Parts: sequence; structure tokens; C-alpha cells
Amino acid sequence: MTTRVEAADGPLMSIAAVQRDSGLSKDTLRVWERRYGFPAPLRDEHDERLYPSSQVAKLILLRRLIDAGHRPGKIVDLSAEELAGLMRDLGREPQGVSPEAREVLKRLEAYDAERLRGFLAGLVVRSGLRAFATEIGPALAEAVGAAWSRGELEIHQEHLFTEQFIAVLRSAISAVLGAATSRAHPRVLLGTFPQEPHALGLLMAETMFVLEGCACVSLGVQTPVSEIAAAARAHGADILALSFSAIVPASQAQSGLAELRAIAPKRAEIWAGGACAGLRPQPGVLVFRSLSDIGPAVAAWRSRNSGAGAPA
Amino acid sequence: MTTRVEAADGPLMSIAAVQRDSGLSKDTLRVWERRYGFPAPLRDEHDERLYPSSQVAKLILLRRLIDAGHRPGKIVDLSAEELAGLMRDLGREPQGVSPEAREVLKRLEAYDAERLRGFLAGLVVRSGLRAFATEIGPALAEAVGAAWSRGELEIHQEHLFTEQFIAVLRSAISAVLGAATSRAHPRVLLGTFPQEPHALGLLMAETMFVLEGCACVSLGVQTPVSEIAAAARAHGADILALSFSAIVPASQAQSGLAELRAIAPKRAEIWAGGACAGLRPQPGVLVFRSLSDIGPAVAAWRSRNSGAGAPA
DNA sequence: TCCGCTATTTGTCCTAGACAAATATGCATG
DNA sequence: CATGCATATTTGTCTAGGACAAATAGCGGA
Repeated sequence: MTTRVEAADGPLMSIAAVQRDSGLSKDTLRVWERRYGFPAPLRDEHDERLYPSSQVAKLILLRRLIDAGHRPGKIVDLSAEELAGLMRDLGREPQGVSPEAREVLKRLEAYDAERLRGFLAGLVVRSGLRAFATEIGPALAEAVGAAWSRGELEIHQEHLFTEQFIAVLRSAISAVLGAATSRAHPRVLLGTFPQEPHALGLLMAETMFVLEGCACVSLGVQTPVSEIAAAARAHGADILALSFSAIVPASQAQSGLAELRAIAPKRAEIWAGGACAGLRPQPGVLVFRSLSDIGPAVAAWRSRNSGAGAPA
Repeated sequence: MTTRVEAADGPLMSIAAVQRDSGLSKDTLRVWERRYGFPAPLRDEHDERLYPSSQVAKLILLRRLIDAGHRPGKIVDLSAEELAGLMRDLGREPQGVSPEAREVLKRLEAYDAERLRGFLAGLVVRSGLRAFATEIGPALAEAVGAAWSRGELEIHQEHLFTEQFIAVLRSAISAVLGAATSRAHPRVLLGTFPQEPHALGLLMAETMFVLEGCACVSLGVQTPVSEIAAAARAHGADILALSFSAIVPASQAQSGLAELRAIAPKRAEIWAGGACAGLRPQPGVLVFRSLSDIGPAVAAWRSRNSGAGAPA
């Protein structure tokens, strides 16, 4: 009755394509349809679901709001306008963005990659790499994320920011690396679990370790737990540093850490950190709330292990 | 009857964890069990599958062989030894590896990240960035991939190689970038589809465009098709460059390209390339078989569009 | 205000059948 | 002998609704 004809509002997508673009699993898409009546895809001649892009757009919006703490049942029936309103409330900054963040957002809106990169590089030079990696950089990343949830930026602009940020951090790291550190201690192995595709947190952590003069090896993102343990043996790592962004469910982070602790060499400490909310310490696993804690922790490690290469 | 007791050979994994580590979908895991009798996971008290790590290891091996062209039904019943034999046949290099590749493999086996990076950086300096990005680099990547299929390297060593390779390429790119290119033409937007997490091919392509003096903006990996189109408008892109590794099913690459062609600005050309086997040209989409074709293609673009900023 | 218990919500897992898409095979033709 | 095409097989993804664990909210008491 009230169902307006929605066909022909753009291409129709299969459930697999919607899973890709929305990040909601096929199971979830089907169970929402059963429970809430949304999404309500069309069907092809073989009864397979075909999602109009308007519904996909709403699903993506719902996904963002759920990640931010809303519950599916409460918001699934809201209209597109109401959802947009929630998004705006969400990204409202606590106490105004910094002038640096304003500048970054301006560059992103103009889609000016080159100046954005120059600006970020300038920030590193002016404030120093340490302050950039611990304070300024994370604040910028958060401001960009917030602007995105407010709907002021599109995903591709966030991608653009991430790319430039990574480029700037990488080149700063290799500049610091000039002073060789291969025989330094502690030997740090960095990585993320397979669920975690975000390289930015990992790179900021690497920056901190490099600044402390540690011997760093990064495995990059999405390394299976068993491989991290194997790499730890091969590298003779003293510390395994794992990065978790907010998208990783705390439960998965915890169980992954427990598994890693079980199979990693005993002499290697496990240090975990990142924006993931429910991250808690467990036996043999340290949790870092802030990147600036890494420096003191490395110093503490060194005084603990000052006797020899191997701990007591 | 012949089922040996396999419990307690390491931690047991849920179907979701196996999907992560093996890359086989839950649906596939269940249907293989039904059809071939493998895998044959244990069950917990709620009848949920629990995979012993020996079976997961075999699944990962099967996955690699299938990616390389074997058929599931033919190899699923083979023993671990027979599968290992197939892997070795697979990775047999056509005509011996280069001395450079030997050096790289040696460094990887010793897990010596720092020297590996130094060696790669030295190669760039000695042979020049162009030769490195088109010839030497891809050959090294292939040699590492082959060594991995032969079972001589572990995944974490491949990760390590990729990390160092990316670091070296990035710093070379930013060195070239010193000469500002923001107002240069063509304006190139680079990215990959959501199915494609590999950054390396994209980075090599970016290197080529930067060397040609194009104004490059990379969105990084895994950008949804609709966002690539939106970014193309914002950036005023002349060329959209998409990278596809072998893991992307050709069908998905083709349909994604068709969709992109439909929604991207008409004035933007679409250039696709990479190791993906079934990649074929389609109306409005050029396919590049080799990175070294990029240079001439850019020159051709320039002579086509020499009149004004906008094409005819 | 904080903690612990119970109720509700929500995502994931289950089965087994169906069929599309991808690949292989057989056969005819140049 | 190679090449193209039609048919057969293999393989992955989709379907349904029920079940239940895990996550979260709400309530009551200290």
C-alpha cells in the first residue's frame, strides 16, 4: 500500500554486493528483513534478492549509526531524514575543532591532495614527530572521522586523508630510521589481526617505537594469529605490538589476544592498543590507552631487562 | 573407523575464524563438508563446528592450489604430502631466479628487515625507479610469491617483504614528487575495488604515473565503486586507474568496471591493469598488460588532449 | 552512584535443497 | 591438427526459518 515503486532508481544489487558495500553480513541482511521488514529487496526470476540503491544507502547509514552505538531495532524504521539528523548529532565535536583540523577539512573539501600533504608535512616539522604522532595526528584523524559522520565528507575524502597521512608518517619514519637500529633493543614486531584492515594506528605505534630507538619490524595489517607467533620466533621479538581500531569487536580482540598469548614465545611481551573500546588487559597482555604511554613503557622495559638481551 | 582422534592438536576454531584464516566462505566450508566429506570438524555441545588446526592448515593449502588453477574435487582427498608436492610443482620458477631475487630470499629467511630494505633501496638507486617499478620490483614480488607457494617462506615473511617494498617505493615516490605536479595533466585518480586489499600493484602504478609527471591522487585500497566515481568528479580526473591482483575473480572485476563506466564522468578514461587473469577491455575501459605500457599511454593521452584541459 | 541480576535484543549458526556461473569435455568443422 | 561451439559436470552462492549464544539494557539493592 504505502510501498512506493522503487524500481529503476539506479542499478539493483545482489546480496553479496550489498554485503561488500554495507559491511553487513548476508545473515544479518536476511534476518533484518525477516524481523524488521527492512530492507525489503525486490526479487529476480529465481527469487534472489535485488537491492535498490536507495535501500543500500540507508543500510550504509544504519551501519554507521550502529557502529556509533545506536541499536538496530530503534533506528531501522526511521526515515532517511531522521537518520541524517542522528548522524549530525553524532559527529558534533566536544569543544570545537582545532585550527589545524579546520585547515585539513578545507583542503579535503577542495580535494587538494598536494597541499594537504604539504600541510601535514609542515606540521610534523614544526611540532616534531612525537607530538604529531601522539597528539596532533590522532586529533586530526578524529576530526576527519567526525566530519564524515556528520555527512560533511564522503568516504573517498576520508580515504584521501588517510593516504596523505600515511605518506607523511612513512617518510618521517624513514628519516628517523637513518640512524641504524638493527641491533637495538627491545626488538618490536608490529601487526594487526585479520579482522583489522586499518594501517594508520599501526603506523602511529611504529612511529613511537622508532622514536624510542627500538628495532621495529612491521608485518602490516591482517596477519593471522599463528603467523604473528611464527614471526615472533623468527624475529626474536621482545615485544609484540598489536593495533585495534574501533571496528573490531572487543570479544574478538580478546580471544585473539588470548590465543596469541598461548602460542607466542613466552619471552615476548604482548602490548595491545588502539581505539577499540572493550580492550582489557589479561594475563600476559598489556593494554595501552594512549600512544604517549609507549615511550615510558619502553624505558621501563629497558630497565627491567638491562642485564642481558634475554629477560630473567 | 579410520578417523584418527584428532582432538587436542592445538586450539579448535569456529567456522567464522576458519573463514577469516582460509578465505573460504562459510557456505563453501559447509558445502565441501557435505559433498567431499572434508573438512570434518568436531562439534561443540550445541552442534557448532569446531575445526582442528590440522584441518585448517589443509584448507589453507587447498585454497592456494585452487587459486593457482586446481579444482577442488580433484585435490580435496589428497594427503598433506601430496598437496605439498603440488605446491612445489606450482612454484617452480620458469628459468631460475635472478641474483637479486636470491639476495631478497636470503634476507627474508634470515628475517633481516633492515638489510632487506637497504638492499631494495639500493636497487632503486642503482637501476633507477622506472626499471625498478616495471621490471625488477615485479620480478622480485613474483619470486617471493613463488617461494611462498613452494613452502619455502611463511606468510609472515611475505608480509615482511611487502612492507619493506612499499616503504621503499613510497619514499622514492615522495622524492620524485619534490617537483610539484599539482597543475599537471593528465590528472590521475588511483584506487582498487572493495574486494581488492593489495596495495602493491596500485603503488607501482602510481610510481609510473608520477614518473610521467601526472597529477596523481591515490584513494588507497578498497574504495566502493560509487565513491571512486564521486572522487573522480571532485578531483576532475582525466584517468581512473584501477589495480587488480590475481585474487579478484575476473567476473567481479568486469562487472565492477562496467558499473564504474556507467556512473563515472564520461570525460574520465578508465585504465585497468594488474595480475588478474581474465581482465578484458570493454567499451570505455582500457586494459594494461604491463606497467611499462603506462608511459607510452600517457604520452598518447597528452597528444590526444593537447588542445585544452578538456578533451574534445 | 555503583554493582550484579534478569530480560531483551541482536548476530551467527544450523540444515538441506536448488540453481547459476564457471569450467571441462566431446564433437564437428575449417 | 587447431578452433569453435554445444553439452555435461563441477562448484559456489542463494534460499528458508528455527535455534541459541553473546551483547546490551533495564531494574533493584547496597
